[in-house]
Amino acid sequence: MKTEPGEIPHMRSDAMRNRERILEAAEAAFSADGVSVPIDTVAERAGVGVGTVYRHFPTKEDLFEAIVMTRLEGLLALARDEATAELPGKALFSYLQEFARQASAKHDLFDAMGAAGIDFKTRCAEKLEEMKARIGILLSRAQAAGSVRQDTSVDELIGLVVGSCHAASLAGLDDDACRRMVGIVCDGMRVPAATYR
Amino acid sequence: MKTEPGEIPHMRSDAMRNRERILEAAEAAFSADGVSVPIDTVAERAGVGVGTVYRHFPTKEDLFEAIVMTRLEGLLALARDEATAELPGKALFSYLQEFARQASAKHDLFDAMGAAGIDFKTRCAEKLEEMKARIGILLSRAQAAGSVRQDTSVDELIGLVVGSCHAASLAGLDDDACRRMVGIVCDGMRVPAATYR
DNA sequence: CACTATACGGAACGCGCGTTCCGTTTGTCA
DNA sequence: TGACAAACGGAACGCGCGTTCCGTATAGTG
Repeated sequence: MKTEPGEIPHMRSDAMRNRERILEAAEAAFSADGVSVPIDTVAERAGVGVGTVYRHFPTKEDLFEAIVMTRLEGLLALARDEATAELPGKALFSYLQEFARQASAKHDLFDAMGAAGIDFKTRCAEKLEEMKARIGILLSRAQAAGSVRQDTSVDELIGLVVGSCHAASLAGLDDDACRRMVGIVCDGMRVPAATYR
Repeated sequence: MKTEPGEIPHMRSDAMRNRERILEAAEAAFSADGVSVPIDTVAERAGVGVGTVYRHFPTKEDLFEAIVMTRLEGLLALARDEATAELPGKALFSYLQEFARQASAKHDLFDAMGAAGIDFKTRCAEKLEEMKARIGILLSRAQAAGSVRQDTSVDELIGLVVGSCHAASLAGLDDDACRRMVGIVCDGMRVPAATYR
């Protein structure tokens, strides 16, 4: 194909196919093992050479972004929905549960949330900020409704949920355990104070 | 020194001094940055060559062990003490708080507890098992006293505390936040069930 | 002081992994 | 079908880090 100047260049058919395959392979690999999977593995799963991966995604981080962005989008959409729920407390808690469910199924989410030491968040930063803001809204509403304690910040809440689920998956606990753990966090959020007995 | 056969060989004075220095440097480095610090860094901090480090500790894991073992010892001793406290609920909660305090100050503890993906636990395994057993006792006593919910396992409880603190330190939250987070977990443990409101 | 077992320092090696390079293949259009 | 830009594959490179090796220094002894 001769590309006329000013014309938008079209992607070759095999290129499109490979791009798709790479995304699928990366999705699967990142879900299963987190961001630490070597690019070689992704390439192999996609039935493609490493060079090809790097032509489509110049950096491992770019590939990671492509995968995680859609995940974050989904969670953001859900957060927006929950923000208008009638029962703010219930909204917050069921959102956290859904968040935990997705995070324990897709290991890369942990890495995105900064649970691993890796600094992949660089370009996901704004999405993460929005995420935090959205959860902040859910939290504030629940607090305003008197459903949860006032002395907790978004960062702490996120840390509780993400950290616990991360630990759970590392310890080999199942989704059910994960749900119970988040349930404990939610219950703890409800209590205003407490005295030992 | 001529070493007579059967006689226990004595360590040379400079060797002893270096061993001590290496332990101190490793202690500091591991506390600050976790197990991921390169051996070269430890060697440099100790004012010693890498070769020297490896003569004293044939493997990075050996060095890690030497540091973490003492930490675990301390926590185990505390767990044994708390096991005879009059108020089992209070005992469990204050133990968890102390645990969290130490873990957030000494990053290597996270790695030891398996919070990082690294499999350093190999030889710490038995200590960790004992740890789990000890916390299990505290939990059982608190449950028997009716102070905490019945539907939680030791693994889940440990995951909640360790995971949360790990996330907190990665997110740059301070010790106070960490303490509040563990407080939420403890409060959540007290609640038998809960209905949304 | 001389002598040697012991210990030391740090260059070098192996390996995993991200990334690059380049010779070869292939899709597309005339 | 011929020609060429586009895309491919995978060997090779660089780097970080754990580990090893060996020539040099030194503590301890007689």
